Amino acid sequence: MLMRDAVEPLSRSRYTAEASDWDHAAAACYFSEFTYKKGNEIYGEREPADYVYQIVSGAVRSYKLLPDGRRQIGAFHLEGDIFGLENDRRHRFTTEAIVETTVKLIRRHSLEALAEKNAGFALNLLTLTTDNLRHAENHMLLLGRKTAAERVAAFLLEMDGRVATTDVLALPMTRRDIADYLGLTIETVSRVLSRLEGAGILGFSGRTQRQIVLNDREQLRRLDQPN
Amino acid sequence: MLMRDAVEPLSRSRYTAEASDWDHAAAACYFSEFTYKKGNEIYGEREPADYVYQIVSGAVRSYKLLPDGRRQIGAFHLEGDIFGLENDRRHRFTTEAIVETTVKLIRRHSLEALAEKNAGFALNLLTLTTDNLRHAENHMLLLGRKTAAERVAAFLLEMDGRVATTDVLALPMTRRDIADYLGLTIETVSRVLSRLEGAGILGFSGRTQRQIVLNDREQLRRLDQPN
DNA sequence: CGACGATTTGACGTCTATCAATAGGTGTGG
DNA sequence: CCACACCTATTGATAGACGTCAAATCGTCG
Repeated sequence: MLMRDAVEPLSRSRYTAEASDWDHAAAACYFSEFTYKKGNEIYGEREPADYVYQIVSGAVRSYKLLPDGRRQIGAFHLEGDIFGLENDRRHRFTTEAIVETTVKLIRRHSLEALAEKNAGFALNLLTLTTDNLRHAENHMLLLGRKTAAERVAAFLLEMDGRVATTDVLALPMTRRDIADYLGLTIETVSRVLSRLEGAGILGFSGRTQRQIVLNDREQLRRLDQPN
Repeated sequence: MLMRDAVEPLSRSRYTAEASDWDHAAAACYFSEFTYKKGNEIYGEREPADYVYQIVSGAVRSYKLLPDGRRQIGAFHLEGDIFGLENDRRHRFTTEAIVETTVKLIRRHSLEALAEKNAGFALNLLTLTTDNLRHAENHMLLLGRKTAAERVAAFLLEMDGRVATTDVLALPMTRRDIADYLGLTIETVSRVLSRLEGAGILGFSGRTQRQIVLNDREQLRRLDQPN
């Protein structure tokens, strides 16, 4: 992995609430910025986890592969998200930029040093990890027990809550990414979306199929959490 | 949830390596022991997470339910395992004793106090959470992308590594538990096990179907990680 | 001993995957 | 700016893996 060594001027930021003193901490650390082109790998599974990343702009997928190429995306990371924090010598996922993506890099070493001296900061790292764990736990339920329609509905609602939303949901990822996140195929994802469109629950905006208008979030919620 | 308030005499223990100073820490905390009968709930999802648990003997399942009753077991906890640590006001799973199970209880409050004063201990909590996260991440891959045979093979290998093993793998859980852990039905689990038995890869010991002899772990590994 | 739960096994059904064809979008190079 | 290649997405036909329904066996426990 390449990275530039230009030091960024420090800047206040308005990222996740949990990371309230994150910026404060990061300010005390050496960090730089780097931009990845669409499709480029940020780090690979089992590579040394020397850096932690925070997305300035763009989107990232993190995934595992089986030897025969089947892929499971564990999470999407969007603007403001922190990823790559492993509390482990090596990364457990491969991550790639879904679109052109700029990240801030923080030396893992710096965080650890801070955590050892500052118990409050260590708890902060714990909170980040707990957030990831909660997400993974919910996703296990989705992958193990939900139907295709329920998965897609859950995905749309998740993204609706996370993407800086005007009135259209602008998805950065392809149908393949969505399918590999939901444990489905692209065809199934496409079919479910078409049916939802047919039912008037959502509509497509513009000529691309990645701009989605959610007309009936209540119905989506009912789909996601069946009785 | 009921619990006795009898204070246990402190005792050295030989539990997980990650928890090396766990016992040390626990010794500094108020804690007691309690025994749950087979099938009894230890805590429910969304209940206040006031205690953390360590299994002295027995086995526990922790799961989520969908409103219509579909169940996803996120993890099994065996002797020595610590569970119920949420870093969160409320539990995110329901847990039940699979067989008669004795646990040590530690007040969450005690751990937090310790973590605030002692950065090393906070990192220790982080390690526990990271272990859970790693497991959940691997399980997402299993649930999202593996076939029934691969899931069962992975399950057997996981338990083989975790159950205090003589030469037979004595499973505490039912086929239903296994199925709900693997995102399958009991019938599918049963069929896969039968096929593995037919292929000579495993055998059943005694009259119960929960004592399994793994004759060919290498083959199981190939099943789990296909080329 | 009898009832109930756990497990296995078979027959059949269905949801999602696979295979395949088409169309649309994007980017590149002449 | 158009032609071409390639990627993305949709849609239909078909297949297959796993689920559902059902019955029988076996073990456990009151």
